[in-house]
Amino acid sequence: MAYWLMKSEPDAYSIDQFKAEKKCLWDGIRNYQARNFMMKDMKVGDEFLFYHSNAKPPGVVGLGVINKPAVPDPSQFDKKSKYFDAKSQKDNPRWHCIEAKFKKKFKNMVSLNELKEEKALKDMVLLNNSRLSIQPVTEKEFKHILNLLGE
DNA sequence: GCCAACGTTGGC
DNA sequence: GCCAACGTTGGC
Repeated sequence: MAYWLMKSEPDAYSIDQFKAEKKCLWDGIRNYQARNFMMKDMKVGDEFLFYHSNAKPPGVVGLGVINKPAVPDPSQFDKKSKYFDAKSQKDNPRWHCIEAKFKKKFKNMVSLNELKEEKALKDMVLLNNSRLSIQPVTEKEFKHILNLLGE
């Protein structure tokens, strides 16, 4: 089983919306590295840290589970969507996304600043390539963060 | 709102 | 295939 970190801006899609909906399609990803993780590497049952980016403060706010393998992202064919991609063809879709299931909202989040203070987390992708919106997390890192939270 | 870091596009 | 120009992400 693998672990992941997935970012969302709370203004666009927050942990509270995720909690209310229980499930969501992780659409709108337009970065090949992030897409490839969803298409090729994620397995149903993998867990992920739900991260609020562009938030005050940014940080890890909850947990989700991969619920279904990647399917073509419907928003790429939707002309009204801001994620519409004119270069993507129906018979050869460019963008794929997984379905996620809500698992938990933490009572207390862990802020980015708190993560930066942890020596054990210094190699986390989050702290070294801050732009990647979907990233792998090692089991050690994942458990370390849950420990910080007392979860 | 600024800007550093990085990804993508497109001319050559 | 290089690289300049441009767009986006995301912390501050």
